[in-house]
Amino acid sequence: MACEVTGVSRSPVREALNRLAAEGYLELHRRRGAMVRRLSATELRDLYEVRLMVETHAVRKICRDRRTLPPELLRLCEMHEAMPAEDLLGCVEINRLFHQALVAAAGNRVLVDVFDGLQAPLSRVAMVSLQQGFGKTEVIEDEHREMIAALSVHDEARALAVVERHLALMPRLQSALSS
Amino acid sequence: MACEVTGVSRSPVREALNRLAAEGYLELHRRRGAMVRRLSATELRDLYEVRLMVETHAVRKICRDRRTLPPELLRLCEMHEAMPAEDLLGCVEINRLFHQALVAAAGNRVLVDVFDGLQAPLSRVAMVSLQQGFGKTEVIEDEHREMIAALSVHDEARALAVVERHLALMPRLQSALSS
DNA sequence: CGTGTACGTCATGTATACAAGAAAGCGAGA
DNA sequence: TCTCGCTTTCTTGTATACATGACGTACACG
Repeated sequence: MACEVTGVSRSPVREALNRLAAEGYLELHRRRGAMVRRLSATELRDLYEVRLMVETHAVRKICRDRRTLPPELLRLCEMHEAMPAEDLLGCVEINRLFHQALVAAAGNRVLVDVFDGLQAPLSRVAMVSLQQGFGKTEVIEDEHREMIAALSVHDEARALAVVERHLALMPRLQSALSS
Repeated sequence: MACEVTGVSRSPVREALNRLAAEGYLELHRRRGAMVRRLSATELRDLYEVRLMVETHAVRKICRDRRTLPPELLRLCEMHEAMPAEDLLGCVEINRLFHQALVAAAGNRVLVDVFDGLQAPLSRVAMVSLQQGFGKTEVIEDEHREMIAALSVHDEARALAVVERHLALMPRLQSALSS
């Protein structure tokens, strides 16, 4: 059990495990302990479908309401540019922050919460995705730039195309994970 | 504190409070205790916007993929019909289950989870809504029937119209809550 | 030999004790 | 009188002890 390993007592371990499970990182099986959550192909597809729905909604709203983009988006792009391509963890994090900022730009707090809720189970997948070479970091950066360009002029169609293309690496991911 | 009132010790109270907060029923303020979560007009609007997005997505998917409706939907309508109009709690629950089954019919587990996550903060609002006479229970039942009718023949446009009409009582709700 | 029951062990939930940190109240000095 | 600092208390996190319930195993009986 985790208590013996960490030296910390059961109470905080319990709480931590519950929190991690609530955030979607772990699965708690009654009387079997905790396992890191494994995603089935179906769950993965569902997650990306919902994520596409969320980002689509955000992009639509930004364009419809003529929202001004927050400066973070551009700043994140520049950070991405300045980042060495080998820094996978850094790229994943920048990518996450970019999409989060994008959703946040829609001005709906609940939407951001929903989006954040999807991130936990997807976090490891993102690493695998990049490691496998899908969605190379330069490609991601380019798509982010194009997204900003489209949103800046409120070109909904183009922005939606970028979203779909960006998240379209899913099928490839699925086949990669099943191997 | 809650321990003295209930006679139960701090550990389970802590856990219960954390769970309720995670589910969106409570707000835990550091060193101030727990308060039942109050929704601002903005939060309410955001919640309904996301809910509309979710149900819209579900309806679209059901129609596009020519999904067969689960029998629960019809069964819930019949239960609603058999229910006395005074039973507000019952009506609210049936309504909730109907919409949940609707979202579930889209066949995306994550989407259902997201939808469920919206329910907790909205639960009290639903009561208030019905108490105030908006969305009379018969109207709700009629709209549910129309929804089923539209979905049965995969009439996306009509189903979407019902969704939007059904959730359009939001502005009225907002003004009612601010008073 | 198979099945049922009983016992033992482990997981889980709960209570209580302990420690540390923070906020508020009180007193003293300027 | 105002401010600064000290003390006290309360909240919160953590550790440990205790009780209960479940599961597995072993033994006995049919």
